[in-house]
Amino acid sequence: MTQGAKPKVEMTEHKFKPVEEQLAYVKKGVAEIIPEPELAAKLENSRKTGRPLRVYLGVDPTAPDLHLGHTVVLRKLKHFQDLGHTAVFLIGDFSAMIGDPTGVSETRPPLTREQVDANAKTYLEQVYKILDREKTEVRYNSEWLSKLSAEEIVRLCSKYSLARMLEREDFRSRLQNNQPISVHELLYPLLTAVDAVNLKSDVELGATEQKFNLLVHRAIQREYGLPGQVILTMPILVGLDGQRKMSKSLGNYVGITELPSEMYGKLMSIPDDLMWSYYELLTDRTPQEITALQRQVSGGKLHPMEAKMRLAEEVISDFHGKESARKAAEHFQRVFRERQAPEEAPTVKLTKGPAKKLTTLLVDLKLAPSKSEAERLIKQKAVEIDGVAVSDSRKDIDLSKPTNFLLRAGKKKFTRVLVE
RNA sequence: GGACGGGUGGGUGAGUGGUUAAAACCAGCAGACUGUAAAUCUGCCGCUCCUUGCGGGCUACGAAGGUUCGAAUCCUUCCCCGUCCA
Repeated sequence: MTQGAKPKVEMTEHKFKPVEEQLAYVKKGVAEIIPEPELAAKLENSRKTGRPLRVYLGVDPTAPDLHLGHTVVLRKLKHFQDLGHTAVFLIGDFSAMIGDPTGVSETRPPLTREQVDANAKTYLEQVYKILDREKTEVRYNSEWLSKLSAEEIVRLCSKYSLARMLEREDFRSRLQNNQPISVHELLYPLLTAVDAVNLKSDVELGATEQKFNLLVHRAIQREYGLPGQVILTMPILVGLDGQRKMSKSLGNYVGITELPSEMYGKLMSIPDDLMWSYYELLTDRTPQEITALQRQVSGGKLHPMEAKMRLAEEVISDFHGKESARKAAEHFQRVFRERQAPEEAPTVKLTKGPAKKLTTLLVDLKLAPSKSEAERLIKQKAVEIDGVAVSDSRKDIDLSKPTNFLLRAGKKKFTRVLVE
């Protein structure tokens, strides 16, 4: 970052693609760019000076696993990386302990340091499935936030007003509904603004629900004498239910570390209409390609299921490779469309022993959470042994001699049992 | 600090002494249907035991005590949340 690198200017003139081209690439799928002309100007300037833009994405490690919803914005960061800009992945190890109030209708218990550290660790590995490990600048916001003095915090707070803070939807609605708002929650956008100040970011990415926070960051940067970052928001990925946003707590998510066959099943279960937004936000297909596909389906030339299968395969390829994705497709075809037993079901080996109640066995094999639930499943004809439904909920399973059978509980759960 | 209102199952929310493991709705699960879904229909939806029965036991309505043959429901104390006043 030396400033006297004058000769370099001409050398790097072609390091970056033309601004128009970059803009087109970066704009795919975005919800909003605020303010858009400023982004063009920053790109222009970077091309002239050969200085890459600093683009950052902050994520609070609040859960141990990332899901497809997180990847929407990560993919966008990757796009900037592809164009030669600096991708900064910020782990909000400090801010996670405050808890982002965005979209939350009640105060959540803050995470402990231990939880945050453990989550941060698993996050990074997962993030590198998308970002280029070599080119990513990873930072932790505890680096500067844990050092803030009370004086600095007071100064920071003086830069923003309560009225403006209360503009945000989640605060207002909580206020209206007599729900508590803790004071530390007001601090969240201000403290994360310190990240933006420290990183001297040119662009910050986030989901649309982050708009408020990102705008505060921009405002605070300017209060601290910086140019003010451009904000680029991505749409929220709708979850598998087709209704609410994808989130772990709602259970309507696809985790990026899940097995290919599970991802496949989940992706196939989305409502047909939803697949277009998935195509847009989770694949590298161009808008033109997507519209073309859409036309083929609505014109009856392509079966919606077929289009969805392609989608599932493409998404899975990103995380597990083409080969695994293809296998997942075959597995799905076999198990769900032809209702056959899977080729490879997880196998559990048991040692010979006295006979066991089927209900107990189901619980032991984690095919049912409790014996009551197991009994229910049997009564509902959801349990099969080697393809034959069991109707007797008191059935004993003979484990005294070596056998081998396939146990099924419900549509999706299979386990092959080997007794030796 | 004071006055008032409130804390019920994964969620919303009814229930003010007993057929209440707790209405209703949502979510979830299973079966049927189907192209995977969605929609729809049917059933289930605390745990556990067995003799599988409108069966027995246990746990549960913020926490702890108490009254009572019996409490989510009454009393006491405590904790937590909100509103208004200061």
